[in-house]
Amino acid sequence: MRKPEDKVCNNNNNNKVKLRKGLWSPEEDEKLMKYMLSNGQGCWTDIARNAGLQRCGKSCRLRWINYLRPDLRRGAFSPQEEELIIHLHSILGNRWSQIAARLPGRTDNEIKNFWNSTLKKRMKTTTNSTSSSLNNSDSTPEPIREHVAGGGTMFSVLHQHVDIDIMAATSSLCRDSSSSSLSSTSMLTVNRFDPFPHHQPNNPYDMSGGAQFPFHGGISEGLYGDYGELGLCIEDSMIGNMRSNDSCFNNTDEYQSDMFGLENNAIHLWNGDNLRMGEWDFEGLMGNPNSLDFQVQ
DNA sequence: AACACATACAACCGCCAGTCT
DNA sequence: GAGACTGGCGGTTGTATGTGT
Repeated sequence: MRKPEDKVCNNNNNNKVKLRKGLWSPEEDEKLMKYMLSNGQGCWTDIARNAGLQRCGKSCRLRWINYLRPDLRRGAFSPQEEELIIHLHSILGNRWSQIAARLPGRTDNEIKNFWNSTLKKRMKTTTNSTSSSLNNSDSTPEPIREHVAGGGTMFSVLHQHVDIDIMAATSSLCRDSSSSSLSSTSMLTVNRFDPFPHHQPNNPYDMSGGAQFPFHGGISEGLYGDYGELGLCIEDSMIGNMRSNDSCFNNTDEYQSDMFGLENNAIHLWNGDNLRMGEWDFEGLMGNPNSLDFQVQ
């Protein structure tokens, strides 16, 4: 925090005005709050002047967004929020405003502070404790495989780390979803190599019966819909030559996300629009984890 | 009680992109 | 097209507060 300080600036009428800096007083807060509630948002320079504040517009904007806004949720972050922040940060990096947009009532500044002061240290501690046991310096993790029974057949579900292309895909979707004309119709296509010939009706990961997936909510609203997970599903008997594979799909409500990205080394699908899976070049993926070809239609 | 250190977080700074003149 | 202005963003600073010695 900074001590209040005055700075001489010109206002629009070329009059010298002392602009205050530093901590906001309760009186200043009240002035800004009253003005905003009765007049709404507009040009911040005008707001600062019309509200009778000796502050620059930028300072008023920050104070309103980070502190005075009525829809702000004050107080400590819940464990769910913490989890979501970590998850979103793994996808979006330091794009605090985008992370904040998915946490209703929270500001980018708040999340940034929370990350830098708390989560960063916690993650560091966790990483240190696990890295010693893993002893793995490779930045690209090995695919994680789990076994699932379905339709009387055992399947291996493969989760592969593909963060670079996920980021590209995510940013495409971000751009797309910010465009109101496209947000309701955009589709994600994942290229897939599909030699897996038979449909397994009881396999929760099997998507050969239909690749369409309805989503609820949308990122612009900051709502959290259902959860989709995309991995590779491989029949155990086919693992030997590593050529046979199928894309798999798991739709569960045990986890909530409106994002598309990584969690536990699996690909998570954006919940905002219908999603369609096309083809997935598995060999390419295995050879080069960064080669997944995502495109928004 | 006094001090040192750590933490939380409000606020500023500088940069960038978009818009206006 | 150039420059000024504005809003938005991420990085950083600096102080109030908490905690340990």
